[in-house]
Amino acid sequence: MPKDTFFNLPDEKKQRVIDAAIDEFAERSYHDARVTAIADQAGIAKGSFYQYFEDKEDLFRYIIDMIAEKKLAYIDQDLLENIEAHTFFEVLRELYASGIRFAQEDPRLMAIGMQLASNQALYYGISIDYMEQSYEFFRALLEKGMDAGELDPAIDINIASRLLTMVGYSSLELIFEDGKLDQDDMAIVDDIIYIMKNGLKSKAER
Amino acid sequence: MPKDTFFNLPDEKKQRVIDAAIDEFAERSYHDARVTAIADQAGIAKGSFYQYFEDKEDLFRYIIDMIAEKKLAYIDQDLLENIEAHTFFEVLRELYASGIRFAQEDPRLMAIGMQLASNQALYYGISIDYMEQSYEFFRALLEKGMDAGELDPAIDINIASRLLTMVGYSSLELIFEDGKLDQDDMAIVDDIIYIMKNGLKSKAER
Amino acid sequence: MPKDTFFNLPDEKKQRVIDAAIDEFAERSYHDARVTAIADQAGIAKGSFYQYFEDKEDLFRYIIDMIAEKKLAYIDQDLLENIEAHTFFEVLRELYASGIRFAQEDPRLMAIGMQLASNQALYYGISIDYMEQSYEFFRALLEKGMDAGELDPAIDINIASRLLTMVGYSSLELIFEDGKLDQDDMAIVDDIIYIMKNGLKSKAER
Amino acid sequence: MPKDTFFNLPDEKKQRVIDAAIDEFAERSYHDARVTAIADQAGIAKGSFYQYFEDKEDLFRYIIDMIAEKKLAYIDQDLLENIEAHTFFEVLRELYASGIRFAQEDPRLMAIGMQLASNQALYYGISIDYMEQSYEFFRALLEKGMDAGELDPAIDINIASRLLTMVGYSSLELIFEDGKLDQDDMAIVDDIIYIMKNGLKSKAER
DNA sequence: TATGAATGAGGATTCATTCAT
DNA sequence: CATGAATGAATCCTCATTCAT
Repeated sequence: MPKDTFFNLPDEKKQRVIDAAIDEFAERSYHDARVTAIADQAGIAKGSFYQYFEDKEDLFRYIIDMIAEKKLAYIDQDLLENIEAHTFFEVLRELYASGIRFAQEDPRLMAIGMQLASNQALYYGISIDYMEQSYEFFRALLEKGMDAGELDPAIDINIASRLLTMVGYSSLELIFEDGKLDQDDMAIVDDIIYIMKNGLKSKAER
Repeated sequence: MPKDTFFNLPDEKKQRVIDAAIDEFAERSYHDARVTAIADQAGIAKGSFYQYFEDKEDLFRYIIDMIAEKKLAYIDQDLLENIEAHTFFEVLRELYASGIRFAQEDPRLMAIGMQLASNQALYYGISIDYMEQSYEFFRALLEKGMDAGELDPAIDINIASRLLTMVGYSSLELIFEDGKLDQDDMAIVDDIIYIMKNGLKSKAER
Repeated sequence: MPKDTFFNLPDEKKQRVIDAAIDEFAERSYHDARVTAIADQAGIAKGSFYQYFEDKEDLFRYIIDMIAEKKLAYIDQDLLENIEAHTFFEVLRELYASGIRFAQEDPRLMAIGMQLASNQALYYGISIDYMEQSYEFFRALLEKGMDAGELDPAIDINIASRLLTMVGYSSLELIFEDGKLDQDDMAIVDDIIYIMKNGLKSKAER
Repeated sequence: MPKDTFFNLPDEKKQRVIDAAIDEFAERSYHDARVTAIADQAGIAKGSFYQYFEDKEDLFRYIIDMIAEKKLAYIDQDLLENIEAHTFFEVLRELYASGIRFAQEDPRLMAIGMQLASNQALYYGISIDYMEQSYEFFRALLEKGMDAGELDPAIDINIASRLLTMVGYSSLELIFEDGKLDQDDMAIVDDIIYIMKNGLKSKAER
């Protein structure tokens, strides 16, 4: 947790520090990121850094938290609040879509998230928490969908919740990889949703 | 490419170096991995390391190549050779299953592979190649499945090939995360395959 | 260019660093000189070195510049300012003499300069600049001497300017070689000047 | 002194080693030159190197000796043998000219010689010897010239002999610096001789 | 005699963190 | 609180030389 000194900072300065940190962590892995570079870019003294944060990890966790929070905010809040008014697949589409909007708005944040998502070994405990949250969310969603008769009851909800989490991340990677195309991104989501929805099997075989 | 001196080493010693490298790279990120630790654990002089490898990256690439090769070897070769004799989903199941067998055999290798899978920024060019190979493989498989009438022609093959690659990785992560359970791993794969196969939609809605 | 941290250092400490560097560079070639030895002798931490200088080369260039500047300072400034009031040979004598005074004052500086003078291959760009400056100076001096009718018009000024530069260096080497004799040094200069004088002066004046 | 094993080598192999050494020493300073590079380029095993030479310095001294010998050979032998049949300045011109022919034939050798000439500090003892030889030669020449009445008796022979040595080197540097022009090189020598001639010759002859 | 693997001392550089002002 | 100099552990890599085969 950042120290009070950090939270007492004028907003503008606080923002400078956050921005610098995001830039650095987006470009280099956690271990490779340099406190010096962050302090420099933020225009603060290296010593001040340690007046604001316990150490590098402290800042890193804070940034991760921020990202998680920001990502949540990208989800259509109306839909979230009236979640029962929507079908499972409507919600799923919005979740994936929000991920994409988020990534497009600030690709740096996604780059950091991506790093986390994979380097579990490295960030044990940090990333796990967020994953877990996502699982929970999907689990609840799946249960609701199942209760509503929208989903195949034979599906293992534990597995499916994890799969949906991963597929969500994968969509982001797909879009990121395709360069920075913004035009067809939602089309990609829809293609993925289509597959997840209808399965791969040909209609004839169903 | 490791130097000839490395390949000329007695197998036992060569193996010690490889093992030490795998241990180190599995535990720490590429940047964080220490040549010294590898040399020490392998029981060779630091100087010898550089007689065997150009530099740290040289060794890393070699290990990555080794992993890729080893992973391929885990796929049922009979099935690969008589690929036309099997349905799309049979092949898909074997592919995912082989990934799991591989990961179970030596989780360290998977940890390294995982690292690669995500740190695209860092390993541009290394990881991309392997991804691309996987895409190509799945693309061909999907085309064949489509021609055979097994798959929904409405599916976008480009997207699906990437999705299947990602889902394959995800399965591994799922299993890895669940600890080292070996008992139910194939059950997880089957659950995933089931979802991918039939989709999430309830039969009633089809 | 050394960093500000260096220039902000207390004079005493700054001097310790400079002295240590001069000692090391005078004793060993640039490549052979050790940052560690310099830091140790200066009584600073190895890390501090890099807070003061970009790298070893940065310090080296700084020292070279310092030497060049110091060498200039040894030339009689009155003479330089009223250069027209003196004959070509008076100026030449002062130039050579100043070189000698400089070398006597701190033979380490000369040793470093010498190194530069020859290892053109290594220090391309560093040394060339200083040579060029010297050429220019002598060229101007020769032109003035020629206009004044002091010099033989048959002399090739380009060649002569270079020759005088080299002979200047040679004088230094002569003196250096003779051990550290200070008594007869000016006599040596005069002997050399005597030879160069007859060689350069106009027939009319012979 | 190289070991007998070296001298017993087939000429072709011996030559390969010498060539490789010359290449390396011409390109890098003594300390920076790498035994490995020499062995590699010569196509011999690194271990063999130490079967031929005591150590790096042993080879270096040998190469230096070779260069000195070769340089001597470039001087017109007829002229050397009938030295009394020529004037001082004829001999001087030939000496400088031979230096240039030598440098043009194999600039690598000159590069190495140059290195020696200046880094006296570094190569104390090695270079001094050769210098001394040159002084002796010039001293004898000057004495003869003086006896013959060709030279100004007021000249200090010690100084002049050193000056002539240095000027000889300087000529080479001048030519080397001017790029690799071969056309006008002798013109440069003549320009220099012209200056030195007037400087040295007896008043009677002016 | 030839070989080339093995060695390890040594060197430059980076960076998180501390601390005195 | 802010500052930024000081520190030193840690890391990669080079290379002359030795030595067993």
